[in-house]
This record gives sequence, C-alpha cells and structure tokens, in this order.
Amino acid sequence: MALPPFARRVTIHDVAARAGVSQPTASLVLSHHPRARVAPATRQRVLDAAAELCYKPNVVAKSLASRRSFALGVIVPDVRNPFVADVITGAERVAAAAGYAVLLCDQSARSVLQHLDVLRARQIDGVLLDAVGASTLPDEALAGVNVVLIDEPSERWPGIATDAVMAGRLAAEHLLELGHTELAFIGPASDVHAFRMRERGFVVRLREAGIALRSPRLRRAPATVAGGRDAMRLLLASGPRPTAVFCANDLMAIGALKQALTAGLSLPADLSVVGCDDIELARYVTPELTTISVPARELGARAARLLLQLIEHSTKRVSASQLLPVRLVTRGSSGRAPAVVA
Amino acid sequence: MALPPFARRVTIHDVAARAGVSQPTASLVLSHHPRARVAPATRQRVLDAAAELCYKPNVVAKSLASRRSFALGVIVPDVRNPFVADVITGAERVAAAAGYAVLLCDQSARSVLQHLDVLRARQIDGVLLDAVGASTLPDEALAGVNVVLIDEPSERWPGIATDAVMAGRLAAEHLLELGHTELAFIGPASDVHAFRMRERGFVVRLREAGIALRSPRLRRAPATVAGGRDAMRLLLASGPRPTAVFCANDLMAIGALKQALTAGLSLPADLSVVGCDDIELARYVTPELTTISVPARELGARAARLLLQLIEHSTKRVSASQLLPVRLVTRGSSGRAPAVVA
DNA sequence: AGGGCTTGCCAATACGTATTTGCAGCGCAT
DNA sequence: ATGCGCTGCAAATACGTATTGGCAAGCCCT
Repeated sequence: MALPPFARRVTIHDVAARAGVSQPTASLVLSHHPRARVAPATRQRVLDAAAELCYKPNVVAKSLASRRSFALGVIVPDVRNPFVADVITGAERVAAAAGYAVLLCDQSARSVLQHLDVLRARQIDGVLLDAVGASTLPDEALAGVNVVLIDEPSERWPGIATDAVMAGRLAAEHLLELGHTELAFIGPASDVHAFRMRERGFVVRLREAGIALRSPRLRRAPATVAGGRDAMRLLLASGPRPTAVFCANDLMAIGALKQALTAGLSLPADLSVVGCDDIELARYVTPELTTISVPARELGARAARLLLQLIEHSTKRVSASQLLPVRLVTRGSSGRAPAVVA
Repeated sequence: MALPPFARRVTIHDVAARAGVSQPTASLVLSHHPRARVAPATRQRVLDAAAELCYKPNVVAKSLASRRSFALGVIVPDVRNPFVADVITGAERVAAAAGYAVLLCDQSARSVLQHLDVLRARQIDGVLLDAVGASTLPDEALAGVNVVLIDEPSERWPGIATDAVMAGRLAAEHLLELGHTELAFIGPASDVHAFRMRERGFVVRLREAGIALRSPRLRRAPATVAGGRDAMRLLLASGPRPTAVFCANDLMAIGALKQALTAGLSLPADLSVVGCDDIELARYVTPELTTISVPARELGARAARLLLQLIEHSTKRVSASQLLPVRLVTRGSSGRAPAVVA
C-alpha cells in the first residue's frame, strides 16, 4: 500500500475511519491498553486498518497527551572522552530497545543547569547524569525529574557506580607488590565522585602500607591527555622522581606516559604508570598501559535500565545504588621498582 | 518568585491571565512573532508576567502546534569512534546555540532506516547523516526530511565533505617524496564515500608515479584498530614487505602500527605508516602517527549550520556541497624508505 | 460627517493523541 | 416481565501552544 506522493501523514483518525470505529476506540486498541475492553473483532479491524495504512503514531502528539516524551536525556562532560562514549553506547542501546530516544547533552554545548531546563521543557521522562558533579547542583535543579546518577553515589538519587575506591586500592596494591615505595598520583581537582574515590582508595591503601602521599607527589590537572602530560612534566621537574604513578583515568595516564618517554625515561624500568578505565586505546600505546578495567558500557546499560524502571513502574525508592566491580589489567607500563632509588 | 512545591507547571494561560490578555495575545508576544501587531504596553505586561511566573514554554506543545520539533537527529556509525565524536561535538554546539536539541542515533542501537522512522515519528526538523552509507538507502527513506550528508557528497542531498581524494593524494605524495616505491593500502570494504575517495586519491597518485597497487597490497578490514591490526598481520605474512602503508583512518593506522611493532619491525626505519583524520590519540602512540588532518569538529559544525539554514529558510537548493580542506601532519611514523629493499 | 483603512486584540480552531464519562444494549437473576 | 450489572463503544474533553479570522475602536481622508 504505497503512499501517494505528498500525502498527509496518516493519523489515528484515518485508521479509525477505515475501521469504522471512533478515534478513541482506535486509540485504545493501538496503545495496547492492557485492560481495554474492546471486542476482538473490533480490535482486529483496527489493527488491520492500521497495517493497511502504515499508521505510525505521532510521538509528539502522544507526548503532549500523555505527558511523557519517551525520551531520555544523557548529560555528559564530553562525548569525546572514550570512556564516556562507551557509557553512552550502553545507555542508548537499552533505551532504543525500550523504544526511547536519547537526547545528547554535552557540557561543552550547554551547562548542566541549562541542559536540565531544556530537558524539562521537553517533558523528558528521565535523565542520566554521568560524572557531571551532580552533588554540587542546587536542590531544585533536579526536582521533579527522574534521575539516575552514573558513577556518583548519593543518598538523594539512585545511581549506578563502579567501585572506585577499589580501583584505587587495586592500583596501589599492584604497585606495592612490585616493590614500589616512591609513588605519585595524578588526578583532576574535580567534583566528580569517581575521581575522588579512586584517589582515596589509592591514598588509603598506601597509608596502610605506611606510605604517605605528600603534596608534590599528588598532582592536579584536567582529566585529559594534555592534563596528564603537563602534570607529569611538573612531577619530573620537582624533587626526587617517583618510581610509579597512578593516574585517575587512562587519558591522563597516556599523557603522563608519553611525557615520561619524551623526558628520556624508559618504561617500566625507570617508571611504572597505571591508568584507570581500560579504554580501547590503553592497549595501543607503547608500552601498553596497565590499568584498572571499568565496565563502561555495562555502566551505561544498567543506568538506563534502572532509569526505565523508575519511569515505568514509578518506583519511589529503588534498591540501594549498585556498585560494579573493577579489575586490574596488567600490561607493559608497570614493572618492578628499580633496585636502587636515586 | 519561588515556585510552590508540586505546583503545576506554569503555562501560557497563566501568563495571559496575569497580564490580563487572551492566550493568543500572550502567544504572539512570547513567540516573538516578527510582524506581531501588539501594543508596546501590552507586550510589556505579557513579558513581565512571563518573567514573574518564570514561564518556560512547553516544547512538546509547541512542536505539536507548529509541526516543528526544534530537534535534529544525528545518525552515526559509532559514537566511540573519536572522529565521529568530534563531528557530533561540533554539530551539537551549533544546534544548542540555535536552540535545537540533538537526538543521538547510533547504528549500533538501531539501523539507519529504523532511526529515520523514529525521527520522523518525532517530527524531527532535520537529520545529519555521517558516513552511514546514505547512497545505499532506498529513495523513500529520506523523503520529506531535511537532510545534510556529512562526508558523503551526493547530487540528491546537500552535504559537507572533506577533500578525501586530496587526503589520499597527500599521503601518497608524502610517501613518494620519502622515496618509497613499495606501498600498501589498508581500508574498509565499505560504502562510506570518504573511505573510497581516500583510497582512490592514494591509488591514482601512485599510478601517476608509475606505481600500481596490486591486490595483496590492498587490504580490506573493518575501520577499527582491530581491523588495522589484522590487516597488517596479513600484509606482513604475504609476499615481499612494503616499506610504507597508508590507512583509511587513524584507528586502522594505530592498529597497523602496533602490529608492525609487535612483529619486530622498527618504525619508521623498516616501515612508514600514515593515517587519516588526525584524532587526538594519533599524537599519543609511539611513534607518533603521521596523518592527514581532517577538520572533524568544523565538519560537524558546518553541517549543522547548513541544516539549520535548510530548516529555517526552507531553502530548496542549497549552494553546491562544500569541500573542506585537509592537510598533511608529519610525525614520527613516517620516514625515508630503507636504502635497499629486500 | 461618513467611508475606508489601520491598529490591537480576542474567539475559534487546529495539531494528533490519551483519557474520562456516559450511554445503549445485552444477559442474568428474580 | 422488571431491575441490575456488565460489555462495547462513542462523545466530550484534555494536553499547551500556534494561527486564522474577525470585530471594534481609532485615524485619516475627502
């Protein structure tokens, strides 16, 4: 049943007319209302008519009438971060499978608050906030929206997070086992919970081993390759060189690693570098990056599933936020501590 | 003027009531209708009322009434491809600045045709198709939608592309200048125009230099790191080794480069590798990747601007598709051809 | 002074769907 | 036979905005 050119889109009224029923009846049938009292024969006529006319419901009208948009917002710091891209991929697949669209909201395009305003104006059904500093938002910013936080546990909103403290601990333990005692940390001075916890896990585990991380060996920089590079440059320029560095994410670690090579160090003989996230490119730098693997896509997928539950079952309180496990992936950028420390 | 808790959202009716005018008048004022005949005093009362009530228009209702969604769809093969992420970033910024939202449509979540259906149902105002094989779509798939193709020139739809043929030529010229005569190409067997043109430019330029690219040195693989790695493995296993390889994108080049190192070659002494795109990580592999720089973000931004023009001025025929220039970025992965070829 | 034109606004309607309510007709029990 | 409850549907209304048409008041002109 080909559409004539320039045909007006077929609406539910057309379907109703062809089936010989009223528009509300057609709506009842087509929205698959569970306890809809419609005679089987009538239902079939409506379904046939819809099929013959290739009826596609107008989501906008549906949204207005039902006050649901069948869309999720995903607010992220930067799509270009491969970890973030993985999270988005996981979330979008789940959303698409459930019939939801995904509105991409990058912090580089608008602020989080602006994005939330826009999403509200679109009657968004739910919002995923990924590592965007949700805890620093004013209370009313998220009022009345279904929200799931990614990698940022909170008592106020449900969330899915990875075991960031454990990530830090694993990195520390790995380096301790390799005999390192001169350690450093590079991470952002950000509000993002996961970064803070990775740092905390690392620092605490070192303290348990009797090692204190003093200020020059605790460097702050943006969570990017350039940030890691700059931090490493400063680290090498200030005081006695550490023999191992843990970076808050792989991008920083790659920058740090690269800078160390540029400075003439050989890795891992002179210096071990450990990252966090296990992005695909961790395997493609030289030496390959030892890192803490974090299930990014799974993180996005679970967050989306949780959000859909919130929306569809309007669950008030969801089970306590979930923690996804992380694991150490040993590659070439980490090795035994040099025998003698300068 | 704080909102009372659980307040119904303020609608244009509330604004009209407070300003003492009818709803249509309020609508006239608030939609900034250009030639709206409204007395200045009335206009001001409406604006004041809107400000006092913190009126935020409901985009869904607006969409239904105006048959525009103020949203763009961006259909891409994979957000996790850093080049694609850059394109998206450019597009989203432009869209956001113009008040449009961006619906992310990843091929891994739904097929292009499905995405187009979904977008149509949402009354999408326009769609950006990035390297998604638009030329292979059935004609009716894009009927009635504003479309701008990215990196895939076509007579049927407007588009923004990069000079892919030139990219291939530049790579060829660079390697020829370095004295290479044993060359190879690694690229996907895909419908994506840019990849085909990069290949063509490379092959044609070599032919001009009297060099024919025969089959074992023209390898097909998916446009990913893994694809590049596998292709390089096969390349090294079959017949006399080439001294230089051009890859259709940086991801493949990184995989190829890595595999060559694994095989014990030293770069660029034994083998030169050239990529295409200049993604950020091209600078962070070792050796740093020589590549053809392609303005990804600019590509996305221009495509979005063009699409907005199409939408807002409903231009029938846009100026012929634009071609963005590319340039060679020489780094460590390419060098002079070995003196003696085995 | 009266007719035409402009100005400023409102009433009515449209957009396409969901939902609520009410009304026939039927079977059943008395 | 009469009342009651149930079934199956349609009529009416809502969602929040944009747009069209028309009407009254005021102006200018002759």
